[in-house]
Amino acid sequence: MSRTGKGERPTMEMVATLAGVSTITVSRALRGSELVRPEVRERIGQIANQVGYRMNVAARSLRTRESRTIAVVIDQFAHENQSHADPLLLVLIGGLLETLTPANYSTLLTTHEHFLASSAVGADGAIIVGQGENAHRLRQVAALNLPIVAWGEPVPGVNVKVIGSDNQMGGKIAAEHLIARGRSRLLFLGDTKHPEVAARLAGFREALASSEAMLVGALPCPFTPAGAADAVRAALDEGKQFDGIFAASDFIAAGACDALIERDIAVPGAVSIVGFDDAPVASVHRPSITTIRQDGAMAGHALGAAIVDMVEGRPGEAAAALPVELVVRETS
Amino acid sequence: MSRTGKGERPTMEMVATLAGVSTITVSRALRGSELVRPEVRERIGQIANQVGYRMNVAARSLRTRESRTIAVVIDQFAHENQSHADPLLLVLIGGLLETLTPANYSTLLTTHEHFLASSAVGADGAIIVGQGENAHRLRQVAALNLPIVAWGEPVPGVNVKVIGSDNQMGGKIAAEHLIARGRSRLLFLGDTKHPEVAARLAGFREALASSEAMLVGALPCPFTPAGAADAVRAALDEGKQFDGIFAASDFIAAGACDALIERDIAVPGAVSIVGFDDAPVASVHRPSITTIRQDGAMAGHALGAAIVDMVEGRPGEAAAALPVELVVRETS
DNA sequence: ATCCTCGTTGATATCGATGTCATCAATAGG
DNA sequence: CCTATTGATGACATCGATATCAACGAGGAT
Repeated sequence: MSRTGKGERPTMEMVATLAGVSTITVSRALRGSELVRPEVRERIGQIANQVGYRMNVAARSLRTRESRTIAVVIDQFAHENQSHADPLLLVLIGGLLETLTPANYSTLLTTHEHFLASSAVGADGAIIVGQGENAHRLRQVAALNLPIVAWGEPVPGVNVKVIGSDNQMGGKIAAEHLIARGRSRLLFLGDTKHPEVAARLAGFREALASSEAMLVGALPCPFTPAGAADAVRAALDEGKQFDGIFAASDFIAAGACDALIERDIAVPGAVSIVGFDDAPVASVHRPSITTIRQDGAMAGHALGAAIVDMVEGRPGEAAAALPVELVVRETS
Repeated sequence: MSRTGKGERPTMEMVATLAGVSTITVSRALRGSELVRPEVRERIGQIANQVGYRMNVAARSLRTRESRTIAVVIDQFAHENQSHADPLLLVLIGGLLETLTPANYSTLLTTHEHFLASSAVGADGAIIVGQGENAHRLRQVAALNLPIVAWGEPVPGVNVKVIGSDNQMGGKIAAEHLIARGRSRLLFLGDTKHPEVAARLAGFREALASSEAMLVGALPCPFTPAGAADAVRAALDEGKQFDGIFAASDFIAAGACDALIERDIAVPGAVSIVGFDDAPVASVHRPSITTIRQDGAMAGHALGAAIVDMVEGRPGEAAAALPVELVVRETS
């Protein structure tokens, strides 16, 4: 573990000298090549360890023309409001690491702007997360001529592989659940400028079409409890009648629920609520929130596997929509 | 934006040929060097853009002997339970990106194991997050002879710069607040094997020492609502008497609160509760949770600034303890 | 005219690892 | 005994950008 010389970081050449072999033999030995005699391989490994040799990644990347790095491009890090940071993202990144690391890829975290601006990013592929409402950003990155996988909902006209939760199915399940609970006048809360939210609403509508229940409104609202509460209050003030709410996220569901209770409308007595995500809030909120669960870890694994396949030129699975799951709690 | 040749990625040499200059001039021009005439600089820039030139990071890193990359080493990604992922981490990473990116550093995300195992990580410095209870991990990384900054609580005997929230002060503030609310028999909930938790308890104790109030127990418990609820139930079953709780995290506070309410003990009527973090749960929980706020974005900025200073050989600020803040809500 | 300086540009070596091909010894086959 | 083959190792060139130092022309001073 200790260094030999002064501040100099050991190179293969130094190891080679110490071992009395050539650098190329060291290179082969450290990669476990069959071309090097096992004893020699062993000895070189020990020496490398002793002097604390660590490979110079830049040199190898330059020679092999691959960085073994995947860029994870995040649109906005929504840190403006620490209270409403999306935990799914964190779990997703965790899943990603769990897939990329064993496949011998490093994970580079960047923002969209930096990724485009800085030519100084030499990733073998990129994963785009949180494209949000701006499809054009996806288009910009796609123009980079790099293997790319995006998280979210497929964007028409952009030829990029997209993996996402089955939002439409989620909407359908939510509708069916509310209908099964005997609800018939339903309200949707969420900003449909986000393709994912739009898909949830589409699935929701679809399921309603073949039922007695009706959609009495689709209110745009931000992804915060406060915004959702405002929207619900406004709806109530307008005299809108409804007995069920499907919210595009658990934060929205929480805010909506609070607004109803504040007006002495019982949940789930008078109104049932279904959220989306299964974020921590959903289980901690009182009443706890029935929700459509997205599996962040699974998402990370799927994205990781897909980008690795693509980078290494394998066909890769086609499955693009990840299953979602109804979690029944107290609001329904 | 479009490529010239076939699948070949353009190099400086190609740009140089097109511009009728030498590669070194292109290198200088793209870096905005004063040595190149402004008109020439301009023209080279345009040509580079036209052919879609992007710098080969590996080549530059090799030559300059710096990767302009900071590794962010995460201990465990706590994805086992999506419902309790720590959002502070996400916000912290966001803040980090906001500091490192403008300083022209890329952010490499790795796990502790991978960082140590894979010699294939060529970062200029590392930020250790979530060392948790294992100080020896910090020691291992420290042995790497690399600029390092850690997030958390200083570990005795490890010579690594540590930046963290002022946990001790947080504990002190929590105690003072509970005392101000007239509470005198206080319970602490949290696993003191985590240095940060231990520091919170230490500050809590310290403040109690100069008051009438007393600590009636310090119960170890995991960072989940369920675990905290169990701990509180057990305490109640034992007949433990208390009128105030200081929890090491908001999740713990939430679980404790739920357990009390379940036994018809009024919060904050009979027992006041103070949490830690100001996680989303704190504001969404009913009753909403009084807490000691850690500022994740600020943490990220501080860590980023510190590691950049260290990597670039600047002295760097000494300030290691970030201010925390009392946020009063309904549980107290 | 000669020398010097300044501003601008280029030739060359270099960073560290690896692909390619050459080398050389030992062994097998005839 | 000689040649073909296999196994193990090395010499050299190479990846693309940049540091270093040399070169060169224009203009000013002597």
